[in-house]
Amino acid sequence: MSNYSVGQIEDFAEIFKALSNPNRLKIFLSLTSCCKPGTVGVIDRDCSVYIGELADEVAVVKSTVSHHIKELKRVGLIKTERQGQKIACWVDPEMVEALHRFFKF
Amino acid sequence: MSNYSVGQIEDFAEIFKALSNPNRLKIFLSLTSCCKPGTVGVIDRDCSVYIGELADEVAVVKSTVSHHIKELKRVGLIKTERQGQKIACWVDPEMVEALHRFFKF
DNA sequence: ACTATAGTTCGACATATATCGAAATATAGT
DNA sequence: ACTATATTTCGATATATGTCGAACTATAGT
Repeated sequence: MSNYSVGQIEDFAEIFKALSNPNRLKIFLSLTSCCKPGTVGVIDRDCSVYIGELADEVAVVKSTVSHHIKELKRVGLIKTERQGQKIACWVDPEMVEALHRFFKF
Repeated sequence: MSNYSVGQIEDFAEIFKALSNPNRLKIFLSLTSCCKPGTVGVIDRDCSVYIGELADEVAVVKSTVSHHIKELKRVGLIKTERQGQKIACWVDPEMVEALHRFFKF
């Protein structure tokens, strides 16, 4: 059927679910937009955005952004780290690479 | 924020929603698995699967597969064509290409 | 200790989804 | 016309989701 196991297919389905909400997708793109080409594979925590900024950009309440961030994190698309009062968020380049390969035929 | 318009982001979100159900993703992969590398860009209707076969592969009832096919078609991921009693389904290689580019950073 | 700022958790609500089985429609062969 | 096969539509049901606002927690600065 394909070279992915049932478990892997379910994992990818979860990832696509995380990207299936327009606001969550905007958040994801907002985070990827600060990862320039060539930085794939390099964990670059300087290249990160705070939750409050995301709420402004996407125009939803902070509690909703928090919920979305949790979901993106749960499926492994992003990483977070507390920096003082704020939480820095950035995408995991390896996940993006995996998705890139997923659609390579 | 990113080089995609709000409309485009919403379209991609719809596509990811279509792929967010494990059974629908299995159907999609089942259809892509018969598109060998090099056939991208070529509309190859010989390379297609019927709905009854998909129901067997994915192990859900045919009415459910029909519903999933409709959804995959609605977002443009697949194409269908009646061939006698049966409906042939195949993926649109351009959509796969677009998704491949989406995750290119 | 107090205050301001940032983020999280909770409860509530409305809306969407996946699935099934039964009934309906379409096509092909006799 | 009848029958068998393939697919679609419909109705029902259970479950999941996105969003908000209010209350709560965490951190930093004074």
